[in-house]
Amino acid sequence: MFDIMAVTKALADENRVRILAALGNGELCVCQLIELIGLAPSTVSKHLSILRTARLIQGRKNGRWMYYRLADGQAAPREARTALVWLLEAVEGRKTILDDRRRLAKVIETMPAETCRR
Amino acid sequence: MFDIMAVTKALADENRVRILAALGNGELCVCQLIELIGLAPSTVSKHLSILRTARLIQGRKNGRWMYYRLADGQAAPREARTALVWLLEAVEGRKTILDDRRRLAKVIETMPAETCRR
DNA sequence: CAAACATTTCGATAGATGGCGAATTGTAAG
DNA sequence: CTTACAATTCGCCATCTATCGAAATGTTTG
Repeated sequence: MFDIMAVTKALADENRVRILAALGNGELCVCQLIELIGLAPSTVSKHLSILRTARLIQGRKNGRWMYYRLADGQAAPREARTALVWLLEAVEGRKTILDDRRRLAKVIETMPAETCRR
Repeated sequence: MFDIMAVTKALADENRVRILAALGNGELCVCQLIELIGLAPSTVSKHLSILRTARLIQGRKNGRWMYYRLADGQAAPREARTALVWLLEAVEGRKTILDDRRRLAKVIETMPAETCRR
């Protein structure tokens, strides 16, 4: 029971949903997510920690940068993966998500993964 | 966006998940849910109100009794119905839910819908 | 119409949660 | 090895939420 409540609680915050939707377009660096979401780094980090505990995302460290993506088959239990499928379909086309997608394109443009790496 | 967050927030409480799982077995009277969940009537009523606002359940009044069931095709938006499908599959087999199912059988036995109606 | 009863609404309260800034950690570059 | 910097952890505060009991609502029955 506990694991499923971790998933539902993780989905119960709009900023976390925005993060998941953004990661639906591919892996992102924490600094890019901070820029996109517009909250303090510590807050975004906390959200990522909650999403990771729920096994909805997974992280990969490269130097001093941390990259997150949606948890794939290996890393996520079935319920987490199906929850992601549901969520991404449910939010598709919503204003907030469309706005984020547009803004994310700009963010990636001004601070691409290569910038982080340099 | 708002409607989807109403759904995810509604699912982010264990007692509401228990209620939904119980309703997965069919329509129930509020008094039966109160007995099953073991919280104060006012609290259960509040939970039901939240679930209804999220369009996950629908109610039907009969005399002074109120019967709730999972929202069907007409009453629920697509995202709510798919969320229910996800949830019911995800919680299937969990200890809390199995315990509830067993206890629900007893509750229905001692206070069947007919008792309410009499 | 009065009493009984199922349910909901209201008001209060304790605990959970989201947010921030400061301090910490770990890595890369000077 | 010291500085710079990305990210996380920590401590604090404001707000939200789950819960209860009391009061209100609506319906049935005497």
